[in-house]
Amino acid sequence: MNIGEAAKASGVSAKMIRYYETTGLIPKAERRTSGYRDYSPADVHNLRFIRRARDMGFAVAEIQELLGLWRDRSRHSADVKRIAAAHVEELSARIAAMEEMRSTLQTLIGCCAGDDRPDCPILADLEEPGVAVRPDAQARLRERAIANRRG
Amino acid sequence: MNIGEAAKASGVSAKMIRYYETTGLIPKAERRTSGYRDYSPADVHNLRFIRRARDMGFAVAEIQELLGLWRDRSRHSADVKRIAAAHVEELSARIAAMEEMRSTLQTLIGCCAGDDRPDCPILADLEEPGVAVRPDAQARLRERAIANRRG
DNA sequence: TGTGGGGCTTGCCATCATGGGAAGGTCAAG
DNA sequence: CTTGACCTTCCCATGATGGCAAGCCCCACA
Repeated sequence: MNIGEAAKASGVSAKMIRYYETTGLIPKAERRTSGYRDYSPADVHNLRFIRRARDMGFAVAEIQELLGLWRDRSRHSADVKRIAAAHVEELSARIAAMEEMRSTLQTLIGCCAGDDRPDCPILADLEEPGVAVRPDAQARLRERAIANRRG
Repeated sequence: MNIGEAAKASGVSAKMIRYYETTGLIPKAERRTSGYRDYSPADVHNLRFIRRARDMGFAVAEIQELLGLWRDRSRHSADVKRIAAAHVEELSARIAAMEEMRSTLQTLIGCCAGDDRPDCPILADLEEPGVAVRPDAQARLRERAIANRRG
């Protein structure tokens, strides 16, 4: 199986397959006499695992751990669960950070006329945080931030 | 004012101040005879604007636009609002993607014993999506995904 | 058997924002 | 005058991915 076929079958681009090989995430592929890489169905199986883990946002280093556990038939599921839970924590942290940004911006957008005039609370807040937004808007902002944390 | 003082006063690291200069985001700083960069309070004001915009997740290219509008006293607030709204859209898309990852992972984690035994629905799902999770768990997954979209 | 088009190889560059470090010049306090 | 902290430039690294270029390989069709 050529690298292109393996790419199509696994959903991992040929470029990334080579990259994963150089970084040691996957073993070096067999070569045919032509120099072409040759992939088995088992290799594709591996690549699909990687693809799926990437889709869940795992970093390559974490996938390396997961692959190790996958291959280890005497693994403890607790180890897998720990990795997954840590990743969920990181996702949650990033989500919270972005929700805070979004919430701030939505408040500012709600205060901006969005017309031909130059007055703009968005720019005013960038210039001096908190001054441009009226107190009631700030209250809404705080409430929304709390709601986001609950959601 | 030295670059280090400007960094402390603005919250932008000296490294990043130099970087912003090379990329044209800020004008080239004045130099003293020694070659040291020299910053005015107005420069620090600029840098704080940039810092705040970065904190809201704007990319440097977007900040360039925002700075242009900030300086343009005949700007239309609609232009600022458009940029901010586009950024909110992008934040929302990224948040949704990560919430989906998190939701999937939380479902799998909820199905994993997390003990000494090797059986692990997390690995099983990475190996073959959807097979390891019982139908009721998949239903919970869908509901949670919908709830996330509402949140 | 020749040929053309598509696939493969390696290698280098770019992204985006940020940090690290080295080699060497400057400043200010003691 | 020395010393330590600060500044300068330049280069390198990150992480995952794509793009491009020069050159080789393979297969199908004429």
